[in-house]
Amino acid sequence: MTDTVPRPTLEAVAARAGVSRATVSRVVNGGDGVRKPLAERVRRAVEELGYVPNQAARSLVTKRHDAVAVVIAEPETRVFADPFFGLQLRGISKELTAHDAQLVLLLTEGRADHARVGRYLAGGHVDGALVFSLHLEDPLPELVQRAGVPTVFGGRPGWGGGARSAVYVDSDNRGGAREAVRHLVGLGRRRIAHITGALDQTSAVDRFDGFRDVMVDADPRLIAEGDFTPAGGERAMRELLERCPDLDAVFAANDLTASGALRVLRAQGRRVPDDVALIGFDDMLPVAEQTDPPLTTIRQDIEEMGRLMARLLLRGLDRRGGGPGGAPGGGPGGGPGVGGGPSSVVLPTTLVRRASA
Amino acid sequence: MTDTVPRPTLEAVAARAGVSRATVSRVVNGGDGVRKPLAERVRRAVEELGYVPNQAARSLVTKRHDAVAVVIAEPETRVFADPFFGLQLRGISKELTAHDAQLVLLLTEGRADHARVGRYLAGGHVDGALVFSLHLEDPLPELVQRAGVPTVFGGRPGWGGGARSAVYVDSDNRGGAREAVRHLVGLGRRRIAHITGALDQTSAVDRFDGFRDVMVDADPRLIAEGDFTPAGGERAMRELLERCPDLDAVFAANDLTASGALRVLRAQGRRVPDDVALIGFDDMLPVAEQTDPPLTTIRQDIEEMGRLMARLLLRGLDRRGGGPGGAPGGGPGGGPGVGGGPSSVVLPTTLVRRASA
DNA sequence: GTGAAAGCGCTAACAT
DNA sequence: ATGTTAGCGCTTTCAC
Repeated sequence: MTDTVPRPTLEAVAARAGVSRATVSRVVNGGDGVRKPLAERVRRAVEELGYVPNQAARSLVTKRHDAVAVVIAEPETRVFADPFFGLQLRGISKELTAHDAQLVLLLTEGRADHARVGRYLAGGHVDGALVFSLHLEDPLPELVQRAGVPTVFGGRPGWGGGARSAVYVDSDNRGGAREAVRHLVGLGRRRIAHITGALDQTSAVDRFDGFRDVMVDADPRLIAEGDFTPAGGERAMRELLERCPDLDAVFAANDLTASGALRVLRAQGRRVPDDVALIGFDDMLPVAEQTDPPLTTIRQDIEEMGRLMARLLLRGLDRRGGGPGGAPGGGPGGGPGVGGGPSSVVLPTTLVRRASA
Repeated sequence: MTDTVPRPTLEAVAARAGVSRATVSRVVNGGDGVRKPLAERVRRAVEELGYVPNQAARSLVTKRHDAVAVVIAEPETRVFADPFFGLQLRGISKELTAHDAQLVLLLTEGRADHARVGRYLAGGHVDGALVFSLHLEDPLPELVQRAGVPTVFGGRPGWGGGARSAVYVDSDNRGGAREAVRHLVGLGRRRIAHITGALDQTSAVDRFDGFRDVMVDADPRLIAEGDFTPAGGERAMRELLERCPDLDAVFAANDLTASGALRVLRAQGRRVPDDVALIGFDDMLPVAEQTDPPLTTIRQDIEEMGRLMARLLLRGLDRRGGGPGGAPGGGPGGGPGVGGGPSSVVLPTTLVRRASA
């Protein structure tokens, strides 16, 4: 792991331009307070030498890194089974790029990696962190807060840690679920079932809550627990059909679940949407568009979520300016929310009508 | 973007342990050449102070960064429409983590970002790069080689740049395609069609080649150009059916394409696999398992590809030891292959039989 | 407006 | 085996 070739230093550029290192530094960093012609000469020297600042040296003195960690904690294989994180990453990347910040990706496989992540974050390698921790009992939020790194969460974190005051960006899972169920109601359905997601994740809980908001006293037998997978959807659908053969609609916690449910419905001879209307969540294209019939579902703008997370974090970092901020003890935040900074954002969802409901 | 809290330095640890900075440094970096009791005292001090080495300071002198860039170049939205990159990232991440290296993710959206990536890589921020550049005319490979950064490519790069000698990891697209087609032949099919992928990508070309290896003088009307998307698959399938109503099998360049083709086949009343056998490529689970019938397809071990890419790169980095390596001019490599280092690897594929063929 | 000089925190010779 | 010392390349007072 070595550098390949001695690259030109500030010194070299200075020599070539016939100025001091300080002047070159000024030009390179915005160029204010340097007279036009001089600045021009410096810029030319930079160009000719192919000079690129050494970030390590710079960080050493500025204590900034222009880097943000993205922590994706998901022991399950599910993580990359869907395009979710990819889109999110893309949104994040776009925003960070626009601010000249690098994206350091930290993937964790179970608790074993938590210590490593904690050490890294506490090690001051990055200016902030974007953390995806979707499980209720995840120790990560607390760990991150202890590390004293400004953080924005992706998805409402569970309350396991000191996360109560955490800044997060989430889709309006509850509102979206309400819209889904209302849509079914509007279709004239009355025996509306719900297949939940994995209930140790806030998104599943929130969608379930949304369902109950509309179906205030739903028959408890119309609720079956799923796990966000097609297999879970199948299992739950079979249960439901057995318990309540008269059901006429299903709200599945996500599209994958819906696809599993759909298979069972068809296998049991129920026509969709004629006999049973089916609605999913996520608008995960490769699934929602490919099923037969295509899924009516609730769309969330994943990429925008990512972009927003990054924007929130960067804004928070900016406003803490030069002073030592942070809340190493996990005080009232540690997040960029400290001192009237940005607070959480919940993005709207939209109903996408296809053929299944 | 500031550090949050003044963290303890080597100096502080040294003071607390009553030794010199050098000794602490030795202990922190492996601890050889330090007597047990002393080392123990140092370790305790480190522990008590919660000391974490400042990577910037360390990089400044060692010129190592323990960081690897992962460049994903894909203007198309397709990138994250499938789990491909996610799995790859995961494999990479595991391997890098095992070597205490960080993963810096660089996503590019079209040519505009190329300059940025080139600057970053040339800037010596990372020890090496893993680059996904799947398009034939992509300028990225050449750019990377010019940057003089040791690089391993994901997927056989096009020959547009100085990439001819590049080290890469790829699936055996050609061999897999042969296996797919042979499977169809083994089923007794004779009028076997092929829907290609986007032919500006090496994977599509290689799969097409594999098809031709088996169907040596295939009726050219049995070939239709697709683009790796379901829509492309639909279009191509309609073409094929029109040109050759007698076809009895289709090898689609990937599962997404196959899913599109499948829809058209069903819409036109062809039973799968009875009338037309259909085989895909990738074994992209959310698609291959959800179609009706589920897709027979060719599986590639994506995660392993990622892991291998990282391993190859790290091995190459190790062997170049302390000396200035690299090939800034794009000499015989610039990749870790320099000097008898690792060379490219092509991973085997396997046939996964489901119901469609 | 520009230059000189002092470090940032660390490692790696070199002494001892 | 341990300590001393000289920078790594940069930013940033502080003089001029």
